[in-house]
Amino acid sequence: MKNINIKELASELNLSVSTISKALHDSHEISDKTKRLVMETAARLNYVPNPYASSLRGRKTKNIGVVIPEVADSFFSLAINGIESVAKEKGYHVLICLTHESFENEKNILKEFQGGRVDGVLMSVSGETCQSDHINDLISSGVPLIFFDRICDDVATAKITTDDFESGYKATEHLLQAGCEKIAFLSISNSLSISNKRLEGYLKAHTDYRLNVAKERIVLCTDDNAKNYAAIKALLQQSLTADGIVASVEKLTTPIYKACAELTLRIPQDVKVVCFSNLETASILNPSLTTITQPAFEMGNTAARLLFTSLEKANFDLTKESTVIPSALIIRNSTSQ
Amino acid sequence: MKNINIKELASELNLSVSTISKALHDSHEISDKTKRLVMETAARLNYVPNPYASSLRGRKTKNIGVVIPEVADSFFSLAINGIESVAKEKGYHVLICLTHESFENEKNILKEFQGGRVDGVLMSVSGETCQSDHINDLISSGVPLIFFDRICDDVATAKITTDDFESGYKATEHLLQAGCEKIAFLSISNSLSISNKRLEGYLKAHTDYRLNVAKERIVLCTDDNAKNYAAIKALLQQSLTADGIVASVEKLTTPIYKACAELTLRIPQDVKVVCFSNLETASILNPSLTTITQPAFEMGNTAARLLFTSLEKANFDLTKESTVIPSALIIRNSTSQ
DNA sequence: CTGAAAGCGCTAACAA
DNA sequence: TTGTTAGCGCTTTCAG
Repeated sequence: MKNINIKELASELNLSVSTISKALHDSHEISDKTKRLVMETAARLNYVPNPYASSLRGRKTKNIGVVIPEVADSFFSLAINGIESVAKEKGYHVLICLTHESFENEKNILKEFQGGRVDGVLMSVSGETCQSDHINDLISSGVPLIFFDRICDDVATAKITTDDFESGYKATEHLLQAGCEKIAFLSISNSLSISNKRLEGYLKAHTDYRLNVAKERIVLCTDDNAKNYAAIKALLQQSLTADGIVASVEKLTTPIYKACAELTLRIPQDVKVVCFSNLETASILNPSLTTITQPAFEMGNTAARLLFTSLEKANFDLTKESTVIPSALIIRNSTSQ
Repeated sequence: MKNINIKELASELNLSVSTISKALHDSHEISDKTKRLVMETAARLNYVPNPYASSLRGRKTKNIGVVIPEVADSFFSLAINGIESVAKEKGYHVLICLTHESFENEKNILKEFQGGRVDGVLMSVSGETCQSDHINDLISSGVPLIFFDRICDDVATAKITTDDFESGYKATEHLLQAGCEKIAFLSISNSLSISNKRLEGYLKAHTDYRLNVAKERIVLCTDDNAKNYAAIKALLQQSLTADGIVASVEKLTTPIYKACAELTLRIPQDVKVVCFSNLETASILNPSLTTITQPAFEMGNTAARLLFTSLEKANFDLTKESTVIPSALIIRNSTSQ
């Protein structure tokens, strides 16, 4: 059952190609009878139009690009669900591109997109990204791009974020109120908006509670989990130690728990832990984990919705459409009792 | 910085379009000098070819489709990593399509692919799929398709699986040896190959250990986590109860742990649990979870590699290329001590 | 070594 | 209401 094209369909029906095309698009200039005939025959012969042939004629590829650092992360996989749900509704497909936190990869991906592989892009920048020419280039080449979660401040487009500063503040305040005095902050990037804002919230909470922050307790983690594990162990062993940890990213959960087990530190008695995390298993960890849970699905969904309205309405101004959706602090046993 | 096309690039250099095209493809019939000139100008003017225009001329879209039930699952997100790593190496892009365990969705996606949106497909069938015409149609329309993990037996193509029967056997045997006598099996589909083979392993272990299986302890779970939770609770409460659980799919972990907590059943003293799971957090759960861990990355990677060789070599016979990669039983505290 | 021209599958202006 | 034709951006014969 070879796939048939519009020409073969036309000759099958002794109609012209353009009549077929119009009929398939339910054009008003085709009689109902012909439409029905065309539709039926198309179905019978299993005709499926080539989307890229139509895309050439100025129409759309019906593909959107999603550029993210990784998939094996609850936040991103839930965000993808949010994106996919609206893409499907709009008859679009989702091209997932992974940067693996590399700026180089990110640049290459966006460059490629300039050639017209996708109609629009949703993106969370890599941990290395601190420059935005590649993004501005893509946008000015006519491909709309919207950020979600991890943004670039100096790109003029819509940004769907969560309240990172407030969340960093809330997490830290929660630990302070639970009696911690030596709270560490685990960051994953010096350039990343989310990391910095969460850190600012952490710092502000300390200021408000008239507590000093020791620089040694602000630890930059990497993409390498073994190194992160070592860094966390070092943090918990060094002379200053720490009696509380705010981890700004989900994947640090396992190294933290393992480091504590290894050092026979009890959570929460010796160290209290709160993680930015969307892990479903947070509630069944040992002990259950206090989290800042981001509205991952909703963020992806909102970003995608916005992208489609900008694709549908010409001259829609994305600049004015940024949204902040709040995260929730969910208190569990890693910080209390 | 509007994106430039090959025509504009040609007129910029006072060369013909075909010369440009050949130069860009490093054709031997173009002088080195011209090639260099073209390359440089292309880079300077930020020329990026339109992949779909080339695809029209018989070449490839450089997109592959990945059809899976969901992304928010460690197995699938790790498998995507395995697929993406080879796609990237080959200059390909990955279109992720989610069936959400719906046969209807799956059919629509494959139908759409027949139009030429992708050059090849990697797929794990939905839990509802028990019929394979839609798959055979796609393949016979000329789009190669390879299964990974969840296969359809009656489709003649390569299948990258893990040793589901043996794993089901090993998991059950492990519980039997730990002293369980009333082991429940949580399935997710009656039609799914993996579910059935794991179940067969479970049954065979019982036969070999001369134990009867109570039908009530084989529970069909669904896509609905709330219902699963209720079903598991019912299972643990009913007169026959269960002193061991083999869960054939990762997402049942949380409902199992919660149901036990709710019923104040202790794991592993009252109920021992083993899950098919790639959760990174398995080791830090309360208690840590014994798992059958699948070679997710490797399965995706192998499937993708195979797809590309079939894309590269004409008449490559996928039928002869099925591979079974073994899973590992990782014993932790949910079944011992 | 370079260029002209046809055509991939489709859409859309323009004719009929 | 239907058909003819040009052309989207590119590759690829075939001529020069």
